[in-house]
Amino acid sequence: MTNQREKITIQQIADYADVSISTVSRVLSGNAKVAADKHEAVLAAVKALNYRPNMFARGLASGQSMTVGVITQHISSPFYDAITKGILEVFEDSPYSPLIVDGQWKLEIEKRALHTLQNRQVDGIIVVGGNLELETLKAFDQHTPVVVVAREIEDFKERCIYTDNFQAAYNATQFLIRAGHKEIAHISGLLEHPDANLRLQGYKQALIDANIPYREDLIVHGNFLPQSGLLAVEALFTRNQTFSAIFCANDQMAMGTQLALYRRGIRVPADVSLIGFDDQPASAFMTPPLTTMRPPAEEMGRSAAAHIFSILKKMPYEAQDHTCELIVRESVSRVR
Amino acid sequence: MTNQREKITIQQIADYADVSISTVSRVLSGNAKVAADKHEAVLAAVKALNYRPNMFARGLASGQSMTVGVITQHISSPFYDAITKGILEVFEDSPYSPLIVDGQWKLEIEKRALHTLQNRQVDGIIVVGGNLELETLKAFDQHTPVVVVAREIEDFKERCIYTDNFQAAYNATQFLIRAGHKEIAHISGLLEHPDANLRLQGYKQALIDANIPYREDLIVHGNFLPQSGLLAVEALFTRNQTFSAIFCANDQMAMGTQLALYRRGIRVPADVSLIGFDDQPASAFMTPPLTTMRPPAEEMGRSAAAHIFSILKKMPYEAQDHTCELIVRESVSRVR
DNA sequence: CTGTTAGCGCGTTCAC
DNA sequence: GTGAACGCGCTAACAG
Repeated sequence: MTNQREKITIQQIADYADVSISTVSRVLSGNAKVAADKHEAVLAAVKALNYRPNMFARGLASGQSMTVGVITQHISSPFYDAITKGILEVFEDSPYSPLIVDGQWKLEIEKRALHTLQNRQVDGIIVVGGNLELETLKAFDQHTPVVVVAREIEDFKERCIYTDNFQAAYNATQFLIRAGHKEIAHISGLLEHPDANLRLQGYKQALIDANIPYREDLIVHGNFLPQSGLLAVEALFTRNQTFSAIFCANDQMAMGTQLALYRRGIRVPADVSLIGFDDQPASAFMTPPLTTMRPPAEEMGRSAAAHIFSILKKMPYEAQDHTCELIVRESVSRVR
Repeated sequence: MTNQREKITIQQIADYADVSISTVSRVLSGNAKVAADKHEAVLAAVKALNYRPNMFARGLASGQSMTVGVITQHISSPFYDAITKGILEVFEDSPYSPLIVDGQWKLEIEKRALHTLQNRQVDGIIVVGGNLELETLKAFDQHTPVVVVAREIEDFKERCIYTDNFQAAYNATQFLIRAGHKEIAHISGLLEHPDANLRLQGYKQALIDANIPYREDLIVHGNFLPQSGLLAVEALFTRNQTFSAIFCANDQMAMGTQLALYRRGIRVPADVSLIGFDDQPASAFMTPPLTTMRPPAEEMGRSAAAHIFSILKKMPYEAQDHTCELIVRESVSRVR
C-alpha cells in the first residue's frame, strides 16, 4: 500500500516504464494495440507506483463521466428499495458508478434532480417510477440515454422496464374467484398512479370474465400507505357493505386492512380472505401470512442497469419479460 | 430553456458580459470582490446563456469533487434504509452529491467500495454500519474525512453518530419487568454485531437491577432475520422453557416470533408479551401491533450528513444526542 | 505501433 | 478591482 501523496500521474508511470504518456493511456484504456513488452512494463509501473487515474482529468478530456444517474422515489414502498438494490448490484462489477438522487414522487423535485444529474454530466440515467412526463424524458434522452423502471410509458416502451400490472391484478382476483368468492372488495392505490389504475382494471376484468358484476360500492380508494388500508375497511363497514374477500393494491394497505379486521374481531382468512401486492418482506410474517403478488423487483432493477449499460456501450439489448408471481399463503381460504 | 448544445463555458459568458474569465470565475465562486455592475453583468450572462459549470474542469482545477461517498449496507433492515433517506435529505439542498455504494456487510466488499470512492476522489465519506476496522477507517480519514453512522467505534467516537443500544434494551426490558414479567426470553441478533451484543447486555443488566436472575436458558441467538425469530421460538419450546414475555433484538425477528407463536395457538399479548426493536414501518400494522424501540434513524442520517458537511467546510459541529423511544403498542400486557 | 502536441474548462497566481 | 497566463491530468488527433 504505497500511498505516497497520491500524486502519481501517467507521466510518472510513463517515465518509470520508459515509454510515452500516450502509450500508457493506450494500455490503460485498451483502445489500441501496444507491443507486449511495453504493455507489461506499463502494467508493472502502474502496480509499482500504485497509480490511480484521475477521474476529473479523464472526464474533462473524454467527455465521459463513467457515472449514471439514478432517480429513485425513496418513499412509501419497499418495492422501490428492492429495485434500487438490483440496480446497485449490477453497477458493482461495472466501470460505472451510480449517482443516486431522491425524487420523492414530486414532479418538481424530480426535475431538480434531473438538473443535478445534468450538471454532473452523467452518461445516462435510470428513472425509477416517478412522475416525469414523457416529453421531459424524451428531451433528456436526446443527449443522454434514459431508461425507466417500474413504469410503462406509452411511446417510450422500448426504454421501459415494467411488469404487467393489469395481468397480475387479474390473476390475483381470479384466484379469489376460483376459491369461490363472489363479493370481492378492492382497495385501490392512488389512481393518479398508473399502476394503481392498471390493478383496478385487472380486478375489474377478472370479475367481468367470470360473470360477476363489477360494483363500485365494493371499491375504496386508498393511497398505498398502510393507514389507508385501515380506513378503507372502516369505509366498507360504514357503507354496510358485505364481502368475503379483499384485494388490496399493495401489501402495505393489506397490512392496514388486516389490522382493521383484527380489531373488529374479523378473522383472516376464516371470515374474510385477503390478497396484497408486492410481497414485501414482512408479508410472509404477518399473522396470518399474507397472500400476495410478487413483482420481480430486484430483477427489474438489474435489467434496467443492464439496459442502460448496453446503450452506453452501443451494444444490442435483448428485452426480458418480468412477470409477477402469486405467492399463496394463509390469508386466503376456500368458500364453501 | 435555451439548451444550445451545452457548450457554454466561462469564456463565453466572459465575452457576453464583456469581462475577463477570471472575473467570471470570481463572481461564480464568490471568493473575491467584484464591482457591482460587472457582478450583475456576469449573473445576467449566466442566466441568458443558461450556463452550467463543468464539474470536471472544476474538479481538475480545484481538487474538489463536491461529492461524498456513502457506504450503505443495503440488506436485511429497513433501519438502514431510513438512515439513507435521512442522509439523502440533507444532501438535497447542499452543493454536494452523494455517491452511494453497497457494502453488503461484507468486509471485502466494503473495502472495494472504499477503493471505488477513493478513485472517484470523493471529498469525504459516510459509512453506515458495516465491518470496516478502525485502522482502515483512520487511515482513510487521514486524507479524506470519515463519518460513521449507526455504529459506535471505540477511539473514533467523535466521528460516530449512534444511539445507546444498551440503554434502549435496558429500558425495553425494564418495561416488561414493570408490567410484572419475570420470565423474559431474549432473542438476540448476530453477536458479531456490536448492536446485538449491547442489546443483550442491556437486557441482562435490567434483569440484574430488578433482582431477577439472568438465565442462559432464556436466551436464543438469532441473526436479525425474521426466519430466525421463528426458529428461536421453536428452540425455546424444544428446551421446554416457560416464559411470559420475549424481547427480540429487532422487529424482523419479532415478526417471525409472532408468527411462530400464532401457529402454536399462543396469543399475543394474552399468553405472551412481545417487544421488538427498530420500529420498522410494518410493525404498527401487525396483528397485534408490535411494541418496539424506535431509534431515530432518519435523524441519525441527517446528523451524519450535517457532520461531514461541517467538517468539509471546516466549521464546528455540535454533536447531538440520539436516543431511542419506546413505542408501546398492543403486544404487551400486564401480568396479574 | 509509438511519441508529440493541442486542447478539455476552470481556478489561481501574478502583474497591472 | 481586474485581466493575462499558466497548469491541473488526461484523451485524441496528428505525424512519424
